[in-house]
Amino acid sequence: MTAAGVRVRFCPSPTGEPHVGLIRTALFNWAFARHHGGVFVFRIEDTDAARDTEDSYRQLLDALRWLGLDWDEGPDIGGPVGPYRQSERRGIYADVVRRLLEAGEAYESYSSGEEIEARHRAAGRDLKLGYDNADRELSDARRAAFRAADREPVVRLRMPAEELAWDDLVRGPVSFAADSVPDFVLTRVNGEPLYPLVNPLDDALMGITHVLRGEDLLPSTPRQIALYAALRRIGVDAATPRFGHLPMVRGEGNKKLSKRAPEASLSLYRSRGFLPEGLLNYLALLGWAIADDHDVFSMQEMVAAFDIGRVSANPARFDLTKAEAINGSHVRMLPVAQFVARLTPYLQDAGLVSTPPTPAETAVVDGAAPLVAERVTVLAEAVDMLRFLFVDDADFSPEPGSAARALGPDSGPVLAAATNSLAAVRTWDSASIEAALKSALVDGLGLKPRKAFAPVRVAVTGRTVSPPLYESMELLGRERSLARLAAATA
RNA sequence: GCCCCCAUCGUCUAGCGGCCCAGGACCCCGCCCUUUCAAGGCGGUAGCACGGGUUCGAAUCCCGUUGGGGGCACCA
Repeated sequence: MTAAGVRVRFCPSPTGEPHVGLIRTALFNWAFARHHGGVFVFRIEDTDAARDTEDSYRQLLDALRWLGLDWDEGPDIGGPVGPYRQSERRGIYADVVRRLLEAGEAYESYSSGEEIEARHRAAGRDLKLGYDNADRELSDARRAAFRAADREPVVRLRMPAEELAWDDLVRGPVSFAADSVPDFVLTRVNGEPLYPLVNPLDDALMGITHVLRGEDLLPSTPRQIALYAALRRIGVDAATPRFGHLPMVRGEGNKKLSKRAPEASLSLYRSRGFLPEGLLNYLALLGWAIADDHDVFSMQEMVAAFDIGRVSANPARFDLTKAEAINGSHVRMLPVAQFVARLTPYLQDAGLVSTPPTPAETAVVDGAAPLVAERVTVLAEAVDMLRFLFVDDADFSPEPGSAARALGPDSGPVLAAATNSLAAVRTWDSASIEAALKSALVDGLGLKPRKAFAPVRVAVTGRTVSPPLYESMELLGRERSLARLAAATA
């Protein structure tokens, strides 16, 4: 394929929340464009006024910006072949439909769904067969009769009686037998254009060279190929793009990850504190591998290596655990200052840190950040881990689960001994705290370290997994550490 | 029902005829490091759906079976 002149697009409809399947598609298109030095077009397919919302549109822009998937032409920045919202392109569609009709490539169809079904029933055919092309050769008289009876037609494309085939970028040769696809609807009775018309038409008008989309759209490809041919015949410059159908992203139970599934929602991952590069890295793994010996990489590396021909054709199951593991690797690759910058908004959302942070808060965050960065997979986890440093002692209480495990009856003597030794510490720093605790608990009580430190950890930090204990207590301060030990002993 | 797609460890994948009695990652299990939880390091368990071909040779090519998935709207 030619490196120059690559134009791909991401064209969601603004309905509902952005979901991970959609993002995976955006990512592959973006990576393909960037790899080839091509153009990434962002188009909004808002032809269904009943379902499209402005809110969803904003979320789409916001999602792509957050992820860093930048586009070269789009609804907000314009471009040479705009507008980029289909709701603003009505005139273009009307004109093309008129020409298709005049050329006989498309025709008016008056059959209602009930009538089509009735014909199938009468002929003993399967009811799910779809449209039977019955209105293809309506006489002028019949048409006039329908008009007279106040019937309005939809417009259908006349499908060619030939096999429709293409060489799929990810699947190789794919073909649909002649006559296996019925004439399909281009515009509604009220004249509104439909997806089967506007999606390929805009791809043609916008000079799209490669269409990378989900496998669920594979059955609509023969219709689009037929439409391209018809467009060319009526004089529209419509080079058929190459198609590549990306494997489905499945959810639990192997079904297509639907927009409605909660685990599909992008906002879920964002609020859990996934890093954009971590989420994107994981999503890239759903159908693509950068190498045979590692799978953590940056977007720069992905762009350099991406090859659509090496995308797998099998459906992939979204695995949250692995997504988190990959994200954790990216968290650990972050310089501390970056980690603090990414984490701070989450601490603010949780109400733990002011906006902007006070000097005291900044000091605590800076001190604690390197400690938690190496033990979390998502930022929300870091927030939970750091919470004990910011909540008032009066509002503090250990997590129930952790308390049950570590603050049982036999923890009393341990906490008491810890309290006594700590009270005597001269300078409150981690080294002194460590020395005091070890001498009191390990040497004094003869406890195994894991036994000895668990109750103290939970009493002070509220959790069994926390930043390193001594440093945590240093950050917390003597008074507050002691207060929590006392509260846990009582 | 019809059309189409897919088929390597539990999951995501590498493999595009000999380098593979199949490599990596997640998960799980050990060990090491740490007189703390994690993280990290090292090691381990686990897979080519089945049946026919083609070939000197098949995870890799072909056919079939089985299984899974997607689509069949005046949604996109």
